[in-house]
Amino acid sequence: MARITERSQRGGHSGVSIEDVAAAAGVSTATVSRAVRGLPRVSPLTRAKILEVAEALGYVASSSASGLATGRTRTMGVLAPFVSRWFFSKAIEGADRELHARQYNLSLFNLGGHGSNRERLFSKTMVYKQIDALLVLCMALTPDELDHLQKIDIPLVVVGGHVEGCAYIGIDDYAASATAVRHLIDLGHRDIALLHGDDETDLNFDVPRVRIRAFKEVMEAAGLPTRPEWDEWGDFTLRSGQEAFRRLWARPGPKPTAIFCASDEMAMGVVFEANRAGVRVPEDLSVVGIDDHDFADAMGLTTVAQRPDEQAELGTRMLLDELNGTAGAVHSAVAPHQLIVRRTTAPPPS
Amino acid sequence: MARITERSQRGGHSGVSIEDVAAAAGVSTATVSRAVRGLPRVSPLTRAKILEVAEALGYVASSSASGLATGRTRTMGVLAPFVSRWFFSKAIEGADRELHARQYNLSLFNLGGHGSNRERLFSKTMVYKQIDALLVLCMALTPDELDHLQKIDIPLVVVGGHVEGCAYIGIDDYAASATAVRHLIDLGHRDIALLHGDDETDLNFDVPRVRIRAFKEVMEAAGLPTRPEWDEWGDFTLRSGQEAFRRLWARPGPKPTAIFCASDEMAMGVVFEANRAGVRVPEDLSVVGIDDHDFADAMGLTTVAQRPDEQAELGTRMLLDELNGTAGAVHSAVAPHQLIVRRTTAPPPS
DNA sequence: TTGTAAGCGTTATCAT
DNA sequence: ATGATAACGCTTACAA
Repeated sequence: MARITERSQRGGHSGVSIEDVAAAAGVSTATVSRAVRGLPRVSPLTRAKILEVAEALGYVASSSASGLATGRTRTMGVLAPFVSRWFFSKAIEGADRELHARQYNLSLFNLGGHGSNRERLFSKTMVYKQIDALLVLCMALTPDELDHLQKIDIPLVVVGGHVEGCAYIGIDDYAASATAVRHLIDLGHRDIALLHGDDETDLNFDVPRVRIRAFKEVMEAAGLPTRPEWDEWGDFTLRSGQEAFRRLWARPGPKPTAIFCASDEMAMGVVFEANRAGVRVPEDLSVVGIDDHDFADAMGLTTVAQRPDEQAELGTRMLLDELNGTAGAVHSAVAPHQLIVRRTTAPPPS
Repeated sequence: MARITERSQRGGHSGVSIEDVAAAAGVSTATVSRAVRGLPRVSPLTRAKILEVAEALGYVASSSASGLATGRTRTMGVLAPFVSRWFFSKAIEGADRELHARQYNLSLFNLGGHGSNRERLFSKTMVYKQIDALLVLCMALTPDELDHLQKIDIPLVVVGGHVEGCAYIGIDDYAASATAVRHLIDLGHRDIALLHGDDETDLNFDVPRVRIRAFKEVMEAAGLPTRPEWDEWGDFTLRSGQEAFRRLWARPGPKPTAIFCASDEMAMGVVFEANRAGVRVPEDLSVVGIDDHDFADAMGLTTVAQRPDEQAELGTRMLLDELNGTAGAVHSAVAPHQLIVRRTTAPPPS
C-alpha cells in the first residue's frame, strides 16, 4: 500500500520530515540531524546547504520522535496548587524565564484547589515520562500525592515549602516572621493579633506552622502575652483577611493595636476592611504582612519581602544543570527576605 | 550486543515498557495497548489481568512513543504575554480546568514583556509539532509573530483580542466600555477623563483602541466634550494608574469629576493615589474600571465585569472538540460582561 | 565528513 | 479476542 495512503489513514500531520530534508539536500538523515542541531562533524558547506533547505521546507523536528530517540522531552513540569495567586504566578514566570532561555518547555500542572475537599488528582501517571524534571511549588500535599512524588525518579525541587526528602528553596520562614513581629514590638505594640494560614488538615505543609511558632516565640521572648481570641485563621486570600478582621472586631473585649498576617493578601484584606469599619491604619491599627505583593507598594503595606520568581528561577536552573550532567546541582537553598517598612505600621495609639 | 547494554548506553530511562507488561501478563503488546487505553476487543479477564500487572510494574506509557505513533501529543499550547497579571492568570486557570478534565496537558509559552523593546521570541519552531492546538491569550503581536502564527496549521483560537483571520473569544469591548462611560454620565458627570491602554506601537492589538473609540463616541453622543489633556495613557498595570493620576492632578487647570479606566488595575492605581493625595473617592472623583479584578470587590470598585477563565475554558473546549473530530467546533464567540456598581462612583460634587 | 541501520516505545492494520 | 508486524521520525553507534 502506498506510503501516502498510510499517512493519511493514520491521521498523519502534514509536516515535513527529516527525510524530506535529507532528500532535498541530497544527504542522509544522519547528516541533517547533526546539521540542524549544530553538532560537529558536518562540513560548513553541507551544513549551510541543509539549513537552507530545511528553512525553505519549513522543517521542524518532531519532539515526539526526538523524545523517543533520546529519552528526553526537553520539558520541565511545574506543579502548582493555583496559578492566579501572587506567589504562584510570580514563581511560574520565574521558572519560565529560565526554561525559555535554555530552550526547554514548561508544562503546567495545576492541582486546582486545596486539600482533599475539592476534587483534585495528581498521580505519577500525570507527569511521568512527559517531563525531564519537576518543580513543585509550595503547597499542601496529601500523603497519597507525596507518595506519588517520591516514586517519580526524575530531578525534583520544591520551592516555597518543605517536602520530606526533597531539595527545597525558600525563605527562612521563621526568621522572616520573627522580623515582622519584632518590628511591631519595636514600635511599642504589646497587643498583637495573629492572622495565620494553617488549615489544620494534616497535609504536608509546614510553612503556616513555622510562621505561627515564630510569632509565639518572639512574643514570649519579649514577655508579651498572646491571646487565643486574637488568633485568627485565614487561607492566604484577600477575602479571608477581610473576614478575619470582621471576626476580630465583632468580638467583645479589648482590641489589638497591631496584627501580624502570614501573607500580604490577607494583610490587605485586613486593611480594606479596617478602612470600611472606620478603623484607621496605622493610627488605630498597625498591619504587617509577608510577601511584598505587587499591590503592597501602592497600598503602603509594611511587609517582609520575598521573590518567588527568583526562587523558582534558581530551582529551575538547578534542575536543568542536573539534567545537563552536573551531579549535585540540585540542593536546598535559603532565599533572602527583607523587611520593608511602609505606611501601615506605626507606634500604637497612646 | 546485548539489549541491556544498548539501553544504558543510550541513556535510557529505567521505565517499564509496554513490552515488559506484555511479557509479564503473557499477552502481546497490542493487547496491552488496547487494555490500558480502555479500548474494546479485549476480554474482561485479560483486561483485568493486564491492568493488574501494569499497576504492579508501575507502567506508564511513554508520551513520546505514543505521540510519534499517533501524531498527537495530547498537549495544548497557551501563548501569553504575561502570567502574573489578572486576565492572564485567570485565563490560564480556565484553560487548565478544561484540559485537565479531558486528560490533556498544558504547555505554557510566556512571551514575557511587551512589544519589541524587550527581547522576546516566538516562532513557529517553538510550538510546532509539540502541541495539538494553540490558545492565544490577548496580546499585541508583531507582524513577524503574526506571520508565524498563520503558518502553524493546527486549530487555534485567540481569547481576549482580535487576530486577523483567527477565531476569537472575548467580551464586546465597545459595549462594555460604553456601559461604563454611560454609567458615569447617568450619574451626572460631564467632566470625564480617560485612562486608556494604547501603547501606540503598531502592534496588532485593537482592544485599547476600541475602548477609546467607545469613550469618545458615547461622550459625543451625550453632547459632552472630551479634553485632550484629560486623555491619559497607561499599560494596564496598577503603577501606570498611579502615575496617570499624578500627571492628571499635577497639571494646572480644572480637574475631571470622574475617570474611566480601561482596566481595573489602572483604576485601582488611580484610587490608591487619589487617597494619598487627599482626593476623596467617590465624593470628589468617581472611578470606574473594566474586569472585576479579584481585588475590586474588597476595594468597592465599580467596574464592568468579565470572566477570562470562562472565556479561556470555552476556547479550550472548542479546540478540543475540533481535535476530536467536530468540524467547525472552533468559531468566534462573544463573552458576556456586566456592570457592577460599587462604591467608587457617585454623582459629581455639586 | 558522511552514510547505514538499529533502535526508541507506541499504535494500528491485518491476520488468525 | 488476540497476535504479528509495519510504521511513526528521529538519534547515534559504527562503518566507510
